[in-house]
Amino acid sequence: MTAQVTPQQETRTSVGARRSEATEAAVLEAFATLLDEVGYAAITMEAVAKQARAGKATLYRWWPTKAHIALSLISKAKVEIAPPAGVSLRDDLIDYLSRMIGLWRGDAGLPVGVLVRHCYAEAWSDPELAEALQAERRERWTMLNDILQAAMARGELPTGTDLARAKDFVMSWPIYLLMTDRLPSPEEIARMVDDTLGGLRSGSSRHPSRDT
Amino acid sequence: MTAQVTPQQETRTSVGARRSEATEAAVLEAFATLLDEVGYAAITMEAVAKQARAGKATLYRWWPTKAHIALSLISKAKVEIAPPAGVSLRDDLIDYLSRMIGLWRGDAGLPVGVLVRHCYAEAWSDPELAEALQAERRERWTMLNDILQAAMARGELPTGTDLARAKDFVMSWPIYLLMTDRLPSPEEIARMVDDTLGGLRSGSSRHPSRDT
Amino acid sequence: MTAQVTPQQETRTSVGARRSEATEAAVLEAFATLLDEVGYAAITMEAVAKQARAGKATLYRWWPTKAHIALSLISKAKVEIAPPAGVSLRDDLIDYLSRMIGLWRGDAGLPVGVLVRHCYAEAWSDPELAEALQAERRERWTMLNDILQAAMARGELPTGTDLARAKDFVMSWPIYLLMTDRLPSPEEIARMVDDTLGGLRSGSSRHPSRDT
Amino acid sequence: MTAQVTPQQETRTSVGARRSEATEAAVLEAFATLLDEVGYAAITMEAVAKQARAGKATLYRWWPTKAHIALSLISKAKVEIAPPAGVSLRDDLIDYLSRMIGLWRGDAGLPVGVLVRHCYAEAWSDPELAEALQAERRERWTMLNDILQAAMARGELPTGTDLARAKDFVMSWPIYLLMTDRLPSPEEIARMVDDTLGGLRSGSSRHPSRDT
DNA sequence: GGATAAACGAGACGGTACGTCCCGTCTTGAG
DNA sequence: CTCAAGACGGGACGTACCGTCTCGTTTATCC
Repeated sequence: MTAQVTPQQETRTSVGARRSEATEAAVLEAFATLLDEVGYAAITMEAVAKQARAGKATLYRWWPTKAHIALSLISKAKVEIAPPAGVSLRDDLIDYLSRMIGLWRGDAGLPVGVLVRHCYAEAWSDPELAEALQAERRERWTMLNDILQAAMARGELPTGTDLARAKDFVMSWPIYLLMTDRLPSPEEIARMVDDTLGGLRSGSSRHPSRDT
Repeated sequence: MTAQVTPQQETRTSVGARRSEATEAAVLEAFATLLDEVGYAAITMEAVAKQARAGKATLYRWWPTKAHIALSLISKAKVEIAPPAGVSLRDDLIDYLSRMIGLWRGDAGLPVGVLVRHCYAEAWSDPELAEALQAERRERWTMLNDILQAAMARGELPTGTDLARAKDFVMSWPIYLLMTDRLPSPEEIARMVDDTLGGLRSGSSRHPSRDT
Repeated sequence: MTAQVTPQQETRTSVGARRSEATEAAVLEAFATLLDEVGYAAITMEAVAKQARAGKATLYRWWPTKAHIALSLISKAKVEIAPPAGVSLRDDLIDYLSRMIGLWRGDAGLPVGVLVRHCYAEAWSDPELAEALQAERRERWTMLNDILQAAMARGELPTGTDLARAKDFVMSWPIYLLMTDRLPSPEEIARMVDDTLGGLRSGSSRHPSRDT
Repeated sequence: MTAQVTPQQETRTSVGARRSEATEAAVLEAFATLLDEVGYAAITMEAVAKQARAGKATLYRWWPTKAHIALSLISKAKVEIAPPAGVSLRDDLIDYLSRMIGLWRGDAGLPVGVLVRHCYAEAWSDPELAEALQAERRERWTMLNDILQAAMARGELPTGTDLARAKDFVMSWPIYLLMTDRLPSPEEIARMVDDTLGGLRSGSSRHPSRDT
């Protein structure tokens, strides 16, 4: 394949017995393009194949459903989150959640939150996907674990705090908002963290909020 | 409406130019049957029509998508939740959430939680459904509003607490658990309420929990 | 792809699967079976697909309407007509029309006449079918052209006779009878040819006939 | 509705409302309108009812299929044909066929030929319609019978000519042209009559004609 | 004048078939 | 051996009409 001018899409050729990385990249890019153009629900394997100039059989060989393609995109995107400063629990959580919610919102160019929630939904009827999703989640939340452990070491949290349970508690509100399509603004994130740290009785819930 | 009880397979006759309540009931029952037999994802409008002995056009006349049928079932099921005792905020919340989570789990015969989470998911790409779902949610959470308001009156919550925000905070963990397919047991509900009331720093997160 | 100077623009490096002849045969056979079992009007594309164990999309890929399937069957059936003897015009016409009417009646196992008349009817509102039907008719009547030309050469017809018009004249009575569901017996065919050759004033119309 | 033997209630003679002539007229007019707007094939009972502002049940009460409505329209239209002059067979036939073909073409405002040929087609699978159509045809061709009989009386046709057969012969070419959507112009009608009277060997087929 | 009953408009009903779309698999020929 | 292309059997989609029915109203006779 020499230089010829293919203005839109460069034709990829088969290389024989090896998996084509170019094809994988083309598929992920095609998925992202379609996500932007028609929305997750309207994406079909057929359209992804056509957009990526890939054969349908090739798609199915590497990804059993479109949710798995979405998960591949999520896995690629998660590296964008930077490590925390480690000063105070409140600051660390605000920083961590701000980055994650920014990623969800699409600050990195891809609305990862949309992919995440659809993966959750499809996992309800696909145990294999549920397992893959859990693995992804466990890996992604390693940093949250570090944050909480550091806070416990600094005495900001009682020793013996159940970290797994605390992680759930911290993530439950953001994920709830993701699921109800109301991702919070930066100020709302701060208040959310205050509520999480102090609980209902602390009084931080007195700020006005949008109605549900 | 006199006595006669023909409980099964009553032949519905064509009713003419007004909406047939018998058909509506047959459709909802058929949906519930199929939900039990094949699961939400595998339900098709075609199968619902067949199971209900109804025409597809009749289905589409009253429910634009299967999620709307699910929402009808949810609305019918919500009356099962009884009013709270009004003694203490903690008890009221535990009671309220226990009832709601029991309803979700299927204690009333129908796994309402499955319907709810799929409605959330389909609302992501269906604004009309999103609105209907929000109306349903607002109505269902009236009682939660009453609980919080009573607690505020009793002095258990700071005066001026943003109730809409507080409702979100209370519901976020249960809904997060619904979305991740891990509905809590009664004891877990109590601890969940303690965390919600006290926040992370209160120390109630020290109990062990399942890993995510 | 090395040689870039391909004058005929042969950039197709992948061709895809080819049309299945087995499926085409199965569809035509299914159509014939249903024609026999339920009649033309009651045939549906759905039933043809099911009978042929083919997908509906496959049917629509190759035949836009059921009339096109009928036309395919007609085209396959027409090869049954043998060439004429070439002795006298009257004998040739009787032979030709007898064969054609026999084909129409179903002597070859398939009631081609039923297919033909329905194709005519559907061509009234389908220009594309009308064109295909005309092409078929032109090809089928080649032999009639030969018969008339031979008769002209033998002096049985005036030189300069408009053959296209003569063909119409010869075929008009048989087709009229086909359209009114009264295909003639062999004896009636002979008298029909006599009328056609001699016209009303020749007196051959004096034989009794069925009422219309 | 006269006295029938009903043992219980002898004289219950309330007759209720009568058939509405306004409705019948509205239906026929609606059918003609739709014929002009969308063509015969696309006309549905539903659309006729709506266009006529009539209930579907009313339509079905008086006309079992749309072909029967078409037949009603044909019957109303046929009165337009005037009686023949009775001078010569050729002139009478030309006059008669010209009027009929003009009616078919739509000179009276309604393309009767379109209705006629669709009635023929639907009669292939509707014996009741076939019978009604034959009655209509018999009545309409009374005048053709008169023409032939007068010609026989004048000696233009051999005595003993089978009139029913002769009618078929005369009508076969016009109807064939109607069925192939090629209604003839006035000049073509004259040549058609000449062919019919003289037959193929008379030589009148030497004029050029459109190809089939 | 009141009762009665047929016919009416409107349109919901249980159905069937439509033609389209996509699924996941299989076939073909190129590289 | 893998690839792009795309035909295949299958099945659900949402729509359009079918012919039947019920609803409540409007006639038109008859008592």
